[in-house]
Amino acid sequence: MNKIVKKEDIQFAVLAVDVICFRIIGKELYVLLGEVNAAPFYKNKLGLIGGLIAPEETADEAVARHMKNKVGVKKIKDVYREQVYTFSEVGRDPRGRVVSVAYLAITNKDVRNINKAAVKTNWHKVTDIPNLAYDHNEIFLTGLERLRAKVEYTNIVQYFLPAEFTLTQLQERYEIIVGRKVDKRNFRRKVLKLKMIKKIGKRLRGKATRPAELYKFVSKEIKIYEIFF
Amino acid sequence: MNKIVKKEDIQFAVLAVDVICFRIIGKELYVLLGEVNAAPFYKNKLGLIGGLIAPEETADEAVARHMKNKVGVKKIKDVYREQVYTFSEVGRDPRGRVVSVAYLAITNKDVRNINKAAVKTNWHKVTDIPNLAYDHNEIFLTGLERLRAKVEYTNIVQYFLPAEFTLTQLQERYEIIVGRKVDKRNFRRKVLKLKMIKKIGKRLRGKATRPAELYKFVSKEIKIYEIFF
DNA sequence: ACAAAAGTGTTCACTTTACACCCATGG
DNA sequence: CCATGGGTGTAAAGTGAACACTTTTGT
Repeated sequence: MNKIVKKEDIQFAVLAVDVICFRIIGKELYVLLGEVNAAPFYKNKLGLIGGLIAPEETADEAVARHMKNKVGVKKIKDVYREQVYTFSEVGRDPRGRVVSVAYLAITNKDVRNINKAAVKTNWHKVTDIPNLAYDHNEIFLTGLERLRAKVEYTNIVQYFLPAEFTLTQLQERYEIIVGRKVDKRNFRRKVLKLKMIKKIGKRLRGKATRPAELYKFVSKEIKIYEIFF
Repeated sequence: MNKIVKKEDIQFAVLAVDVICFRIIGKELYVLLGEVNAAPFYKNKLGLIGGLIAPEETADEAVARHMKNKVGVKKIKDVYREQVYTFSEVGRDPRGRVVSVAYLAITNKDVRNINKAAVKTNWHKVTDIPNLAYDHNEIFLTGLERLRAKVEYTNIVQYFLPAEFTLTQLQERYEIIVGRKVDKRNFRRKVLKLKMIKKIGKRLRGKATRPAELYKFVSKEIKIYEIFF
């Protein structure tokens, strides 16, 4: 009844992670892309940051490792990471069976290419993404969708901001991500009533304008808040 | 610079799927569990339904195949399925590295053990789950959490119901899943105003009571609805 | 006629939305 | 003193929550 199972019959796939890493620069949302070198299949193509999972690490650990090695992230704790979806289409990598666990990542630092990063990476506006290698356009969209959804009902937007920020900065980030303007007074009233953030009692001086109150997030953990608008 | 990479160095893991399959029987939510035979590690243990992913199939296809073969599901379209999370802890399976893609599934049929199913499976109340094999308690909880969340903001509850149902049946299912009673008038007003369901013009007769109007869901697709209560 | 479940409206409190002006500072 | 962005309140509409009685049927 039992067939003899050979190792190579069941260990046929390579495991990888792909990271959809977002950041806001100025007034726009950017995603981190890198050069893909997979000749002869992909030449001069861009793709998400990613890499293999090693035999003795979890997918989460693989994400942290590749963000350090390939992108040059120094403190991985500065980068928010969450698993999004696992892509297992048989032909998604032309070189062989690769199953990829996609992660959403967020940073407010320029993590590109510092610390002799091993791969050329750059920030690209999410409104202007070229054809990417593999199924990375699909993975990117899955990540963007998750980001937009979670900004509306959690405090995840905090990872786009420094620890201390003004209400205007917070609102700007929110608007950039969801892609729509909201009323200043209503926005402020809501985030304060939800106790998502609180005043720290310092103000941001230096501009030729009234100094803005600085705030911080009440919880560093991702929590449900029902922000909407 | 390039190390020689051997196949077995990167194809070290076995890929599997595990299915958290829910069903409502009477007034309670049940999950489908099966006997786990992985001596000497697990004996007389229960675990989620699952199995390996094959070299030429996606994770979704593996779920469909195992639900057919192991559980005896005839029409896989009757079973709602959605990917939940990928578990990649290094030691989660004592027999070796197994990475498992977990799926939430829902049915309103008794899919247990029909059609000479290959594995002994049974429905267990979610309030009374024993210690399961592997990390299946954690996977189960992840699935339950996803189910409860989605019942509150989508029309996913329809997969617990036949195509035609009464408002009382719908409300009962909703209450069982979220674990709390809601007001009958408010519930009815809301699902109707949301245009989630519509009257089909038939009534359910046969009981010594006023016959109930029958309804159907407007969309078979999972859609966002913001039900809450 | 009775038991059992179906069906139906209103009120009150709160939340959401829309909207415009004064304030504090640096140069 | 002026240009710039920061900060604030109110009214009207809509939504959420609480609550009890009448209707229709089968036996």
